[in-house]
Amino acid sequence: MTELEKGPQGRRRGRGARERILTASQKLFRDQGINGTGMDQLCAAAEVSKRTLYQHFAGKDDLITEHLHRFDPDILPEVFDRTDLTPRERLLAVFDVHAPLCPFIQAAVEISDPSHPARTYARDYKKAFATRLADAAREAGADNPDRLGEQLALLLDGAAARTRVLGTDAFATAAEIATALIDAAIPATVRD
Amino acid sequence: MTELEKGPQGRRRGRGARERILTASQKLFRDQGINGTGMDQLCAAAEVSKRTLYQHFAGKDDLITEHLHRFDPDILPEVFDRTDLTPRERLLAVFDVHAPLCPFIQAAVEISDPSHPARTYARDYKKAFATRLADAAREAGADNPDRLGEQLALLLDGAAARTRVLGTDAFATAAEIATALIDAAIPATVRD
DNA sequence: GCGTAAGCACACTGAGCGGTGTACGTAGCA
DNA sequence: TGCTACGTACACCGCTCAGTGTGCTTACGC
Repeated sequence: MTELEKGPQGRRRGRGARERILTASQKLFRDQGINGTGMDQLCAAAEVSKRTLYQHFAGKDDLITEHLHRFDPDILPEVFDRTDLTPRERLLAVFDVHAPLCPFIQAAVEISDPSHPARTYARDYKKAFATRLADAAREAGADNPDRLGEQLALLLDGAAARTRVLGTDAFATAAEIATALIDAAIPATVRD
Repeated sequence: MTELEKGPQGRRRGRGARERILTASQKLFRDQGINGTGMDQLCAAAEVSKRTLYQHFAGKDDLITEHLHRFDPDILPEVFDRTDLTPRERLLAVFDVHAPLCPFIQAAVEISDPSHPARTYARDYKKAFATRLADAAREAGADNPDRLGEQLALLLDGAAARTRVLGTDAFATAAEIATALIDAAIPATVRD
């Protein structure tokens, strides 16, 4: 029986376990929560044996942290590196690229220990994101770009939290406010 | 041994168990999370026997829901019923009365099942709160008060979420944006 | 072709969880 | 004084969880 890659129901999926684990954790952590997802269930979803999982990750805490690191390349550059948009459009485009529940907020709420590596990383990421927004705001010619960056970051977090609680998308409202703030912060003479 | 009310370390605190349980749950759920707080620990903190707890609450789910209900009288009227403030001031005063981590957002994140009573209640509460804000906005003479209410609600949720993640208060930033939105929505002629 | 590294299967442990059963103590009211 | 409602003490159950031990199988590089 040499057949590998048996597909969904048959076990024995073979190499690339780490990737499958992180992919599965993205879905499960989002849908069921971090604490609500057991390692057994995660192994089943990733079609990976438990032993393999613990050879790739020191423990669940480690997995959570790596899980968060994963959003790094996904979210940050996707918008900010787009050269086909004007700086102002770039600031607004961020509101279209959103996760239904921001994984960093989720981690911050689900993990009570503030010194947990995942909490630390979430904090650093959020700061870095606000800085990126501020850079884009500066590029767009906003006066007080740091303030605008912080404001837009708050709007994004608000939309994520509110979407979670209400069950309906709140990013449109956030984008509306963002537009008003951006237009107020960018002098008409600089606007492109 | 007739001594009741022995104090912190001695057991046997006597009547008023329900109240003590809910008070303890407010602190523990906030500090350690809902899932991170065990019933045994909660009983110890409330100085209540486990048996008593389960005579007051059908189970942890019930306790969580009652825990949320508790914020009803605390948060909702405190600001909206103040007659010493102008309608505009009332809208802004909401940003001063904030919990470090909004318990409704916390419940929505920690409980994955969207049909859980606590989730339902959290959703209803958030809607009611936005409606209250809209009413106040209407009273203040805002055009499109429903929109302003929703916007302010989003700002509050954003500040709560961001405060949790960053560990530093974000309500000042939210209030700043709120001021701008309010002043833009209320015609100068109506302003008091 | 063979060694090695990666992965698999599965049983298992110890701890903590939510929740219960039982018997006892005590305060307040009639 | 004696009944009743509220609270206590503590052992206990079944379950789930994170994590481990052991032995086997498979794919890939030399």
